[in-house]
Amino acid sequence: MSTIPLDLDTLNPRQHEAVVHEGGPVMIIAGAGSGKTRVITYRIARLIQEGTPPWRILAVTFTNKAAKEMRERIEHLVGDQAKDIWMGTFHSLCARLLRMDGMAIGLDRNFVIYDDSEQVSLAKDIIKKRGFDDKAIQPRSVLGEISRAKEQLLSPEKYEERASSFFERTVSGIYKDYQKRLTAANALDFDDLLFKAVRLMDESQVVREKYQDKFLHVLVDEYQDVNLSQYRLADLLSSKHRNLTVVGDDDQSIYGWRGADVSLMMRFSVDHPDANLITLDQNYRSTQNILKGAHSVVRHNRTRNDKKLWTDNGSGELISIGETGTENDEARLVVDTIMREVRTGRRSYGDFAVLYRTNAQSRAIEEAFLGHQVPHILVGGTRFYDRKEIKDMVAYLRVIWNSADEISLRRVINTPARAIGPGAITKAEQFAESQGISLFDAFASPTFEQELTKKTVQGIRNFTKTIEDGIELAEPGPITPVLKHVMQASGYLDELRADRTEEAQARLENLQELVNVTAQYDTDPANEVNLGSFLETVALVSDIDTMKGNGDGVKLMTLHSSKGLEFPAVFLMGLEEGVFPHSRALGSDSELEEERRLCYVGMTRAREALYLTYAQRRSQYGQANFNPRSRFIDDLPREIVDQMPGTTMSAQSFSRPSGTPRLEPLRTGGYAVAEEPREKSAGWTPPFTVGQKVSHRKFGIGIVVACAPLKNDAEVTVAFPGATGIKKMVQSLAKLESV
DNA sequence: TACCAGACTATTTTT
DNA sequence: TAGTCTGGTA
Repeated sequence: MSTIPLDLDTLNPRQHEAVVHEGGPVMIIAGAGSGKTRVITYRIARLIQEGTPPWRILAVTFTNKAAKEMRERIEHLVGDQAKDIWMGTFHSLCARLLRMDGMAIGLDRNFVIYDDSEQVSLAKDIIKKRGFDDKAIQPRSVLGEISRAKEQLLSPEKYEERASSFFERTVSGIYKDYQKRLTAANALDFDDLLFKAVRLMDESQVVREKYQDKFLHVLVDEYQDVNLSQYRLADLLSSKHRNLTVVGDDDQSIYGWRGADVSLMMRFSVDHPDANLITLDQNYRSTQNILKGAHSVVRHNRTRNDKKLWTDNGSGELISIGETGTENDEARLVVDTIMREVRTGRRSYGDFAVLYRTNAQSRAIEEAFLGHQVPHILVGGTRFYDRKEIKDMVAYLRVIWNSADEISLRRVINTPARAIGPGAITKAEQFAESQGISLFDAFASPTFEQELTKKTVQGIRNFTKTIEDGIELAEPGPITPVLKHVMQASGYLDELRADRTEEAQARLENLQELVNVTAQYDTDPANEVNLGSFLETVALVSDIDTMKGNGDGVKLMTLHSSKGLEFPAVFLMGLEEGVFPHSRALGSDSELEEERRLCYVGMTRAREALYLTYAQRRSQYGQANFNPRSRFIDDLPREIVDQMPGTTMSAQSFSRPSGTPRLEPLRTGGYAVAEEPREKSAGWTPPFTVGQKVSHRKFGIGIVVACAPLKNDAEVTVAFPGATGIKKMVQSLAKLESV
């Protein structure tokens, strides 16, 4: 067994302490770039070298990619043993636990995991069946509420007890049906994985003790982003040996919208009064200027433990700021800058990352990259597994694996068209209901066929035969033969081939790519080769997981996806009020604080160079908007910023919320009047400034999110508190008044 | 039943 | 702006 000694001498004293900490609960507050990953890998490697069996160590990471990389690093240190460490995301860990021991709470081990869109179609169906209008009661918001309930470990019954408002009572009913339907389909949604795993530990003493005994050490990374169910699970699993190591940074908590709760970090010390606290505040990644800039943004947060990273690194380059006319100019500025740096040999494409707040922003920048033939890697956007043809094939595989999976069955029963319309499906539903059988069995039943037309019967027979043959083919394990069978026998391939459009061509290529994926999966010794495991892997991949190694291309991704990564040079785009910070956050202090942390995360990704760009004018939802530049830019001390060559910077933005500090002329000055102020070029003056408080006679007091020109008038978007939410209104009619 | 066109509407971040 | 949905028609 190859084991190399750890060079513990190269660690700073705090890191050293964190690595060698013997036992008992520890919380490591690890600032950005403080060598956190190194500490965790060393700690685990050391545990193994000191004799802890790897399979008795559990390490939870935020993404599958992080888990994979960490395992590889540990493998470098301790060799093959690293393969036996339990390592993965909370979700994949829970799937594994439930697959192995879910029977104890009545779970079938063949369960499938429903993703976002499957949840939506299920919720929609329930809302309709309950007689609601799916426009008045929106599936997404209902699902959001159900998700929050599950994160808080509230069962439908418990939720019902607490439900008071009309909305909550409505959700309560839907939540009940939703769970019923999931159970009938032998399916779990993302939140169920956690919810059920906690229930499994709570309810089955045997299982609980099995895992509590097993895990001598439990480590949780990105602890600032755990929700209550994850907190509980980590506690449950570590409660016997009490060797729980949690690592996080409250300044980097950016998943509050997903139920993550930073205050759980505080609770850790309450629940574990004997816990050690180790703070890593030396940054090894960034220049002083970058750290100074990032700190000047995040320090405005009220709910924050004041702390400051320091570094031995030099001050480095100034932070570059670029203002452009439109979002397309902004994209071109980014591309030009990158090309210049590459041409002069200072950097290669792979050194750059371009980060933005929302995926929608990626379009302009991607077009610019394509236009200039700059190699780039887009992370996220429409995921491979979200493409229609891929989802269709995966749905076929799911039905083969688990014929109770009704949502997948509905998806493919008539794809490609085989004369099984809504009429036939309703009949099958009724038949299934009356016979107490599953929808698939209803279709497969000869009795049922009598009521249908010849054509439909033929279609159903073809379909059920395809599935049944698939079940047989799936028996030995490998996925590829099953997939190929389905593509062929379903008529899916034939249909696409007959279609000579470019789109069909692209779909065919994607399907070929899927075959490549399964072929690779089948031959990878790390995998358990059966349909169930494959489907689970597919359900739990994230955008960042699919990012190809360190290929030489500019990485394009959202700020959220960039968490945990670092790059020599980073661009943050769209630094405009309403874009970043996002308009949805403008009305809420806590959400604004999260935006600040997000900015902090983005800025601290950069090692050497940081560029912040914004556009004076941006089309959003097909309309030109004039957003003032982001308050985050104005937070930066002026001695650490510089203006990008070839850009102008208005001395003050188009409209600043009153009282907000302004960026003053830089260095030699002279740029302030270099270009016509944009209100002139637009020929229009907005009635309000973004961020200003206004009152409406019906909705009360709100905050202006955006102003857009309308002939002789203005369209004002205002965020009102509570259920009213965001409203767009015409000024002459709404008669908003500033307050 | 299938397809098309036009209307409509909703715009964050993701395991 | 673009994606989704609905309703009408072939």
